[in-house]
Amino acid sequence: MTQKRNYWLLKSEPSTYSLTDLKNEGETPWTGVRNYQARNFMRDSMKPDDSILFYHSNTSFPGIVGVGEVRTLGYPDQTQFDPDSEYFDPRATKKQPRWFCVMVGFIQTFSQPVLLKSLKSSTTFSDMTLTQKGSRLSVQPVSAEHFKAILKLGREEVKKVS
DNA sequence: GCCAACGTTGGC
DNA sequence: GCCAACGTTGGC
Repeated sequence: MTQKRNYWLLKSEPSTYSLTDLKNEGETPWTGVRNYQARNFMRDSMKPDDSILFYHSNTSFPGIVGVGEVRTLGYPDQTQFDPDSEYFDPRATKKQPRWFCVMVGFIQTFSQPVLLKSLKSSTTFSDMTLTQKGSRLSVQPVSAEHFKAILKLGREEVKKVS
């Protein structure tokens, strides 16, 4: 059975790791996620060629700033085994890893960010996980419809103020 | 297994 | 910096 491409949204604080950082590096292992629901998505559902919306949280203008892609299946997050890492988890063993990550690649930066404020003000996105009150899941699925609509918004020409 | 206490997320 | 919402921990 051929699997359909999935769409995801990843949150990151730009002061910690921004889309520009990803652009400069080309790709990065999405480590440090310590939430079971988010882990399950990476471990069980993400696959190469899935598309990613890159979201900047905890910043002056929270919003989706660009696009990435999933480059690998889920695999154990190595930071859980590293006592020097802030993400070290003493309960994890190599035989029974507790946390997983995927490799994430850079695709593009939007010509204009799609701000959370805009998404919240549009009925099109009222059923999106991101716009729900109190939603703080850092790895979340996105519908194909929402993904396409956001691409369109992000790729719009920036209107000139004349 | 319940649930209070605690720690974290993230918008504002 | 505040604090509401949420997730996790651990005593019982």
